[in-house]
Amino acid sequence: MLTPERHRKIIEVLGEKSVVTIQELVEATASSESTIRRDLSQLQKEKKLKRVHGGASLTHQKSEELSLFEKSDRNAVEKQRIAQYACDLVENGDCIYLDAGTTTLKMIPHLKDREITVVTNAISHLDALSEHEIKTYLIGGLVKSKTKALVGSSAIKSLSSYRFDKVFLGMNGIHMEAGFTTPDPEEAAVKSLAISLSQKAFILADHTKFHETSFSKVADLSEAIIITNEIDDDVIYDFQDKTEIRVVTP
Amino acid sequence: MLTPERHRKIIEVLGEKSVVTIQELVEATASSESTIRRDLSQLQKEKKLKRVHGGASLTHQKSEELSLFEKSDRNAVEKQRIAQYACDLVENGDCIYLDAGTTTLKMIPHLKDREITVVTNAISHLDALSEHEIKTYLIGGLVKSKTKALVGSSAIKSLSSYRFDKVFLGMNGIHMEAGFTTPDPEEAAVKSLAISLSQKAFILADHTKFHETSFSKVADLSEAIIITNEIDDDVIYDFQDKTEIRVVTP
DNA sequence: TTATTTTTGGTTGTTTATGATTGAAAATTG
DNA sequence: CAATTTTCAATCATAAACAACCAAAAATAA
Repeated sequence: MLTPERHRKIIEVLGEKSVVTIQELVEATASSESTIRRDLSQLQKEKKLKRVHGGASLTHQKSEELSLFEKSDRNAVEKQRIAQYACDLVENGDCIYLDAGTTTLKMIPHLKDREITVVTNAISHLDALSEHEIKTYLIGGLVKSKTKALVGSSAIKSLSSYRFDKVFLGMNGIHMEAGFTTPDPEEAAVKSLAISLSQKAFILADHTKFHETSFSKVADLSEAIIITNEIDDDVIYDFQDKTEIRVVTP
Repeated sequence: MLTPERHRKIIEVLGEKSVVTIQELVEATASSESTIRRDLSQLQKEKKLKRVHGGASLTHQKSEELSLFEKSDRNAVEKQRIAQYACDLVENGDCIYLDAGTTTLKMIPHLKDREITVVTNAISHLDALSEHEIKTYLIGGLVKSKTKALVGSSAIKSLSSYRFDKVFLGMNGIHMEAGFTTPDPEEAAVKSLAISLSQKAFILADHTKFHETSFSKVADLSEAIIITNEIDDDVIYDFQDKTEIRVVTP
């Protein structure tokens, strides 16, 4: 295993778990303890992580590279399952909308060789989409430099000329009264419109998003179907009158 | 296997995998270890990749270079000058359209800290634009997977809701009778519309583009001002009744 | 054709990365 | 607190990867 490969792996594991022992890394990379120690020293010098006794932890002032890894793979396994399930819902001939977000990104590899058309507002999804030869329309709009998503009135206008069979959206908060919410009002407006343009809407959200509320309301619970991973029975009970929840079993 | 072919292959493999061992490249190209080592050294000098012990890894600013790999540096110096000149035409408060292409890409660093708004159809320009903190709107449309440009009827529709002070376009052919031409009809349609939506249109083209014609007509010579580098006097004389040519002096 | 340059693949000794070992330092336990 | 275990940095031998060199082959020029 080459050095940069190992370093990438270390950062990745760290992104999932926030803290990691040397032993775990030894197993994950199939290299020796000495090598891992050396790697950690170096990565620490590069400010990519902080060494702690017995392993390493995320540095809290996140360099942009780190934050990317960090976000992209927190709860990666759950998100992967959710994404897989969502893809099974897509049928040949469908026109679907893919929202920006890490979970929807994970859907793309599973969509290869399907006769579908994808519309998205996520510039970050384009590489994966073109790699898997999926016919893709990007909506227009203002480029939000931080998240590389398209927003604003021109995005709304651009989006509104499409109609979808299914839309798949990430979401930050799912709450009994507040409904679906997300931090950015502009992104919320885009999500909201996407839902109303589609026959069916699916919210991809791991269990951490329940009972949370964020700043901007996207839609009522009744407007979309939630796809999530393991979840308490009483949560299901609470929500079941308001919306449909599909739980992805491991 | 020829050298440029091998280099292309190496970059290609690297694009897929991010890291690659020398052994893998030896197999992929059916050449010897020595040759691969030489290739890697050279490609590293060209900043196309980073050598690591045992192989090579992507240089961190990969995306921009990768797709434009072959074209990227032909007549780079001339294009740089042309781009610089074009930027001097931009005034504070302008709304400008930047076409996809290597020359327009080189304009972006010079636009930093100007109070302007950029509209573009070039996904490949976005990284540079956001890096230099330029307010950017992307038009919508079908993603042309090869060039990562936005085309098609939805791109036309999306573009037509903007108006520009100035547009800057690359062009493949400039010809007395045929006017401005470019290979792809869909891209031609976008370019053509951009010109008609703007107060002033500028074509950025080095001297090799004169007297050439390509498949699709974009506009008549009279519809735009040409910015080019050194050029024969008689060419200027030939064209001067039809259009305005500004020659960038070294 | 022959002469010359460039490119290639193998060989050399040298450098680098790795994994094991050690005693020191830190954490954990009683 | 001391005793014990774990983790650590430093060192070392080894195996892998390396640059430098050379001769053969291929491409180019004369």
